[in-house]
Amino acid sequence: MPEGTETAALWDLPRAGKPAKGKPKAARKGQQQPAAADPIARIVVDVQLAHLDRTFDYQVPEKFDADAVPGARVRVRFAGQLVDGFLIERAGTTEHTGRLAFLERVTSAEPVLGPRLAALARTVAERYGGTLIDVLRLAIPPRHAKAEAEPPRPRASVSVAVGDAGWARYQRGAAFLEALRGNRQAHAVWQALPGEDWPARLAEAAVVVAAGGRGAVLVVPDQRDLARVHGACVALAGNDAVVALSADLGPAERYRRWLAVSRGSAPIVVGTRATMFAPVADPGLFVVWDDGDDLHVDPHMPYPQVRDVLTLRAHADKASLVIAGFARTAEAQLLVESGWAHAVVPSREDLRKAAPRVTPVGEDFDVARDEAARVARLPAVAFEAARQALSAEAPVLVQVPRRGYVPALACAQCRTPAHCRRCAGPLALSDGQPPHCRWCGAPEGNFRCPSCGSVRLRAVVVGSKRTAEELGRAFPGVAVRTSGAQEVLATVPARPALVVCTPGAEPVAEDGYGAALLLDGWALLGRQDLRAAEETLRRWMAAAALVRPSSAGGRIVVGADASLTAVQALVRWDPAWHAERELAERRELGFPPAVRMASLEGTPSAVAALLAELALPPSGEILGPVPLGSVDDEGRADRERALVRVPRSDGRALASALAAAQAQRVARKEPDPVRMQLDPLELI
DNA sequence: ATCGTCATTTGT
DNA sequence: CAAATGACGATC
Repeated sequence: MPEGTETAALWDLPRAGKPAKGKPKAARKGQQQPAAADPIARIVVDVQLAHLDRTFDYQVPEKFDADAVPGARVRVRFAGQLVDGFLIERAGTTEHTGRLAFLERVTSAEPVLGPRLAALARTVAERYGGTLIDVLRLAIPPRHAKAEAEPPRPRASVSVAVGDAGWARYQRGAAFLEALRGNRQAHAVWQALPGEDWPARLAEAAVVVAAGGRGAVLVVPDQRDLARVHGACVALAGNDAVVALSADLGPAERYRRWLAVSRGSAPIVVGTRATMFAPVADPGLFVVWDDGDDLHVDPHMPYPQVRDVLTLRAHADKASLVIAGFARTAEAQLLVESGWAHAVVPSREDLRKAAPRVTPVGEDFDVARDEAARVARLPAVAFEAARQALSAEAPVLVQVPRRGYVPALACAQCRTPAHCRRCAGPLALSDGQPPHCRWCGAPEGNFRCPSCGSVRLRAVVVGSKRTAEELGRAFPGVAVRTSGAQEVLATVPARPALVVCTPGAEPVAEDGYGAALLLDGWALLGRQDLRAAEETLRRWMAAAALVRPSSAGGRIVVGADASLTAVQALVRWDPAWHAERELAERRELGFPPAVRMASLEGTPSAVAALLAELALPPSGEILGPVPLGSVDDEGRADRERALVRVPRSDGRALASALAAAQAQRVARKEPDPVRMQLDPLELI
């Protein structure tokens, strides 16, 4: 027996019952040999602290030399604790002057954080003023050892010919598909025709790109859309070439599929928002369907938005991008107006053929004569449209508002939402005080409506809901189905039925709906939100696109005044026109996407401290802070919110200034966190 | 959490 | 004036 071993064993003996720490560690340390080549590993550590958002150098022990590859998950001792991390790169030298610790272990040699994903995560972190590790938590699913150990899926390729027919109905549609086929970069804002089989069109685009040897990433808002797009892709490309990713798969299956993408087994990836980071090999196409849907914003720090992230990726990877939907967001409009993207839109003639007929019904409608319909306060036109559709053996879609909208102030005469004169934020009423701005807090003593000149304000009362039962009574003997938060239906058969649903939960009807009653206009438009009009039109169009064309009797009855811009856009089916107006208005008022805004939320002292710390570019402007929630006698609240805005050209400067200010606060261990979000969807 | 640094207090 | 204590900040 070698003497050294004997000695060590005796030496360890008295400590056998205790955890192996202290002296034995020192002895082990002496035995650790660094790897011969590139003995340094740069590691991002998984800690929440913003000021530690950089790499730390460690030594790679000889025994981990083979496993310690870039992208591997590791475990390291960091400030006395064992923490997880990712190995970013191996290097020969270090800048660090102190002693370097060794890697504790390599959790997995699977290179889950490849150079492309690492660069993307860094870019996204910088875009939102967040940290790399926060983005990585969203981008890389938790490891599942068993799934990782399974033999990899065979590499699938796609070799199917796809025609241009489906896209030829759109201006620049065929050209767009040809560009994809020729592996040329193309950026499109696609407005789908009502009734369009849009999952099939998106699948065609993906398959064309995959057949050219590059990858495609398609992101949709929810499970139902995912199922449709996945089905369409599988139908064209076959099961092996397509991977569907979503958060509710369960850890093993989720990681298994994500690994299949990461290992390059399948060229086409479809999924919900986390899929925006899917590390598909050599990506040639990124697609987002219905980019205005708020599901496209990840609710975790730093709150990345799918359209924005895919735009960054398309840029970095020289890939094509499709921003698609029935409607158009102001952000998409900005990409069109700046020339970065082409609008791929139907001709007026095709639109006329495909769109249903839209009838607006304002406040002073004729209530249906029918007794039960009168009880439900159903307009006569709506009653008639539904009755006709039902007698044509078709289902009828009824869109009703969701509960819980925030009351807003609007002009008492024309219902235009009331805006602050100083910063154009929404006006609100809290008990006893004169109307004031929810953003900058400025009181509004003598309101005068810019549209009609009225000086009276009224609270828009929202939140009630017509029940399915009430409608059912108006149409005795007709089946009533509901689809909403509780249970979302994917499809309904081509039979007479009333399908009552909340926005976003509309089932697809087999042969299209005969009619749709959009009864939630007052609730949607009355919302105290910058995006109320855009959002309303988006939801209306999503529902109306499921209705048969007017030539087949399709009717829409929308419960809102015909003079409203959103209603006109629906009647004319012109979302581009609406987006143009919307963007122009936001330019005028200084709202995103014309500017870049950040919201800062926290205790009054924390928000004040962060603002004091903030090295804003000279163009920067601070609105507020204003109290959030309930206010005491002296106008103080537990939480406040401030908005910061800069011109778009200073967006990076804003994000980095915010990140720096946050990092300083965290480094000083200031207790109250400030929630920070860039270009938040809700600017209430 | 833990370690090192630096300033301050304490003991001679 | 050295040693002990404690606050603070970086964390490889």
